[in-house]
Amino acid sequence: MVHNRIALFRTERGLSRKELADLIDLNPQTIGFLERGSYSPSVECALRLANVFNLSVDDLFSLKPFPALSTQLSVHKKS
Amino acid sequence: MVHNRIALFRTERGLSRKELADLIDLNPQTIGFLERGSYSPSVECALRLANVFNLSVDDLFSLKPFPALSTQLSVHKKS
DNA sequence: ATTAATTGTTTTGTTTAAGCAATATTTAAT
DNA sequence: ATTAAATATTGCTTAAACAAAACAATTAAT
Repeated sequence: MVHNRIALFRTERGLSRKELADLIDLNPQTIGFLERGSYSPSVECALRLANVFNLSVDDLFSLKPFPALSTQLSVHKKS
Repeated sequence: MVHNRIALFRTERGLSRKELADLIDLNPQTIGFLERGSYSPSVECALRLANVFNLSVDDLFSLKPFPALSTQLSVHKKS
């Protein structure tokens, strides 16, 4: 199983699935399936998604669950 | 079409397809198909491959062709 | 308040492509 | 030439991706 933060970054940017889908030439339904983890996209798909968010694929997809973003804010940082 | 440098990094490490396949629980034939670009792997596959090479997915896969590694050596670097 | 109209999400087929297993072919070494 | 190792091909199974339709939820307008 592969984890992702598509829904997080999509909503953060105020995009609907359709809007996001149009940006990267993908089906809005497919985005739905991805967001609820029904399947793991092709790396091509993943690259297009990461591009549109200006992220690396590794920031968007992971084999291990992502920590909550709130724990990554400055008050929690070690260094 | 998605480009990758699997063959490059695999041979650089002196691994056969079978050896690489065993490391990440994948079919050697599948690696063959990936190396000659017959298809684009799932992002799960891509993450496992990147892990074994200690690379990011973006260093291993790209929507645009990769520049020859020889052009990235220090003598060519700008900064 | 009810109905329409619009927008967003989910479900259900169907098609296409990824991945596997087995086999064939090539390459390398003796 | 023969064997072994590496790579390529073929056929099949499963999962990704799409298209169409169903299902909310919101807003508009009467």
